[in-house]
Amino acid sequence: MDKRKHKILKAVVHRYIMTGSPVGSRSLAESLNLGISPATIRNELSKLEGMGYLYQPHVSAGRVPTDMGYRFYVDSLAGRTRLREEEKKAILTLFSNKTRELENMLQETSTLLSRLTSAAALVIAPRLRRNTIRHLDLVILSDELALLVIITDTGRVEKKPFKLESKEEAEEIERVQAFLNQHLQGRGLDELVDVGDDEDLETLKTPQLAVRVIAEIRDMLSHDEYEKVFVGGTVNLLRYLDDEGVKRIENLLQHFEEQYFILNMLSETLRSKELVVRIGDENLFKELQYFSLVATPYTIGEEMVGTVSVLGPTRMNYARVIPTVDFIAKSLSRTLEMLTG
Amino acid sequence: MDKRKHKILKAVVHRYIMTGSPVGSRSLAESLNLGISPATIRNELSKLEGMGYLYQPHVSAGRVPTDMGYRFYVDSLAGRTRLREEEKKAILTLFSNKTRELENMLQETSTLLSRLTSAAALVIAPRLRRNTIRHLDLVILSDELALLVIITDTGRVEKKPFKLESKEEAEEIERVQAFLNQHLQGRGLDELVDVGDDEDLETLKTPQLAVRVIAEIRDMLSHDEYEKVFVGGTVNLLRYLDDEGVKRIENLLQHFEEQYFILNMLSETLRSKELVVRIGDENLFKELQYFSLVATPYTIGEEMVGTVSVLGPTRMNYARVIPTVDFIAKSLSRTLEMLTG
DNA sequence: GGCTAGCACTCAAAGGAGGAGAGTGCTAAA
DNA sequence: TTTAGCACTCTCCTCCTTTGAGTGCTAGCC
Repeated sequence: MDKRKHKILKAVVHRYIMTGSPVGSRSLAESLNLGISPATIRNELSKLEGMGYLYQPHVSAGRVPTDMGYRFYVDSLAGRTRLREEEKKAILTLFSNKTRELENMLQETSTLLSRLTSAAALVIAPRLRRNTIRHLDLVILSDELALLVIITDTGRVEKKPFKLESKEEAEEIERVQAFLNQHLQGRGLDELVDVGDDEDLETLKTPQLAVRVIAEIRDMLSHDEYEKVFVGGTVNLLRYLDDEGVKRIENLLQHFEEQYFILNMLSETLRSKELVVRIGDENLFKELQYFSLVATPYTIGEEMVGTVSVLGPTRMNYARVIPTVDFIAKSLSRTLEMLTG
Repeated sequence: MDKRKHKILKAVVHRYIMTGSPVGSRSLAESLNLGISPATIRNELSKLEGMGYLYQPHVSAGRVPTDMGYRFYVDSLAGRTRLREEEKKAILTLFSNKTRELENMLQETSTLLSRLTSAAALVIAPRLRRNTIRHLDLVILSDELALLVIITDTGRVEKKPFKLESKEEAEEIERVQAFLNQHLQGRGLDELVDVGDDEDLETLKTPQLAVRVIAEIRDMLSHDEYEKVFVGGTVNLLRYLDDEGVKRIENLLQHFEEQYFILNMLSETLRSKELVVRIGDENLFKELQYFSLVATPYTIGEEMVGTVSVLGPTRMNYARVIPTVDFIAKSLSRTLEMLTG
C-alpha cells in the first residue's frame, strides 16, 4: 500500500469516527489538500475497498471502515497520540488523594475513565491471591453460621459465610482465630501454609475447624466472584444507537450483569503485557463483535496485577481513548507502587 | 361510576398491559361477553375518557389508560391477585438456603425479583444503624493510612479508610482496637457510647485516636454510601422501548449510577408500612414520571428494616408484580426473623 | 331511557411515484 | 497517471393515495 493510500484511508476512518456517516470522495478531496481530484480519490477508494479496508453500505453511499480499516488506523496511530492537558490534570488529581483504600480508588478510576471516553469502563482489581493477609476474623452470626473475614494489605476486605458443625466449634472459635492469625498473618494468599501437621494444631479442641477455614480460603481464591470488577458508564453505550443497536446493547448489558462474563471477556487481555486493542470481530466473544475494547494492564513494580479497559462502539475515538487508558493505567501503577512501597 | 364501567375500564387496562397497543371497542365487545354492542361500549369509553381514566393517542385510535386509569385498575386489583405455584417455589427455594449472610441473600433476591417481573429490582439493605457491632478491626495499611472495619451481627462488613496523624498512633493502634471492642461490642450502632470521659481512656497513650474512630463511625452512619442498594435487571427496562423510550431510560440509568439517587427515590416508600404503588406522575421524581414503582417494606419482627421494590414501565403487569413483590418481602421477613430471632 | 345499527368522518400507517442529491464507476483525453 | 465528464444507482425526502381501524353521532328500536 502506497503512502497516498495510507493518507486517504486514515482520513476516511478519522472522518467516519467524527461524523458517523459514510465518507465520500468530494469532501475527502477538500479536506485532504493533496492537490488531487475526487476522481483520483475514487480510484484509490475503490482499491482500498478491494483490499478489504472499506466497504459501502450501498452503491451510491460513501465509504465506511471495516474492522480491518479500523485496525489499520489504530496501528498507524501507534504512539502518536497525545492527551490534552486538562484530561491529564483530571487524572492526576484523582490519584493525588491518598486517603483512600484501593477499592475506592479503583471505583473512581472507572467512573472517571468512562466520563473521559464517553464509553463504558471496566477496571479489574488485583487478583486476590497476590494479596497478603493482614488480619483474619471469625465471627459467629448464629448457631450454625459464622463469617470468615479477611483483610488484606491493600485494604481489601473479603467475607465468606461458613457453616459451623457443632456447638464445640462455636465455643472454640476465638482460639482458632488466634491460631490462624498467628500462622497466616503477613503471608501471601497464594502461599497458604498447610497447617495439617502443625504441632500447635493439637492444642486446639477442634483442629478440623482450622483446617476447614483454610479450605474455605482456598475456595475463595479459586472463585471468580472474588475477583472484583468495577464497571462505570455503561449508559454511555446507549448513546451510539442505530437500528440494530438496541438489541446488541441489550444483549451485552445482560451479560454484564454476570461478573464472570466480564472476567472471561478480559481474560485474554489480562495476560497481555501491553495495551491491547480488540476491534469488532477480533474479539473472541461474539457478544462483542460490534464493539471495540481497549485494555491495558497496570502494575505494582514489575508485576501486572490488574486491567484497565474501555468498551465502546467500533467507531470509538481511538485517538483519544488509547492515550487516556494508557495514562490512567500508568498513573494507577505509579500510585500503587508508592503506596505499597 | 357504575359496575359496567368498572368492568370495561378494567378490561381496557388489562388488554393494554398485555398487548401494548390501544384498545378498540370491537375487540372489547368480543372479549367482554356482556352482550352489549361495540356502539354501547363506545359510549362508555367516551364517558370514561371524559372522567380522565383513558385517552386516545389520536382520534381514530383505540383507548389507552392514563395514570389515573392504571391507578383505578391497581386499586380494583387489591388483594385479588395470586402468585403462580412455580414462582412461589422459586422464591421459597431461594430463601431455604441458609448458609449465606445477609448481603448475599439480598443480592440474589434482587436478581430473582427482576427475573420474575421482567423489570428492574431494587432491594435496600437494613439501615446500618440498626445493626449491632460484632467486631471492630483497625488495620494499618501504610504509614499514614489505616482501615476501620466493622462487622455487624447480620454479617455486614463495612470499611472506611482512616488517616493516622502520627507514628505514635500507629504503634498504639492495637490497644485502641482492644479498647473499642471492649466498649462497643454488642452495642447497637445507633447508641454509640461517648467514651470521651471514660476512665479507661486515660490508660491509652493516644486517647484522641479512639475518639476519632468513634467520630468516623458516626460519620459512616450519616452517609448514604453506607446504605446498600442491590440493583438487578436494569436491562429489562430496555425492552419497553418506544420512540422516546431511549432518552427516558438513558436518563434514568444515568441517575441509577448514583446510589444516593435511588435512596432518595425510595425514601418516601421507606417510611410506608404497606405495599406502595406509585404510577407515573404519582412519583415525586420527574425522572420517574414514565415509570411505575412497586415497593414494600420488609421487617425483622415488628420493625421495618428495608425495602423491596420493582421499577418498570407504567404499563407493567401489576397483577403479577404486586403479589411477587409482596411474597418476596414476606418470605424475606420470615427468613430474617428466623435467622436473627 | 338505554341500546344498537348504520354511516360519515378522521387519522395513522403503509405503499407508491417522483425528484433531489450524493456518490459511484467508467471512459476518453490531457 | 490523472482528471473532467457523464451516465448511472440508490437512498432519502416529500407528496399523494389507499387502506383500515376506530370513532362520534343520529335515528330508530325495545
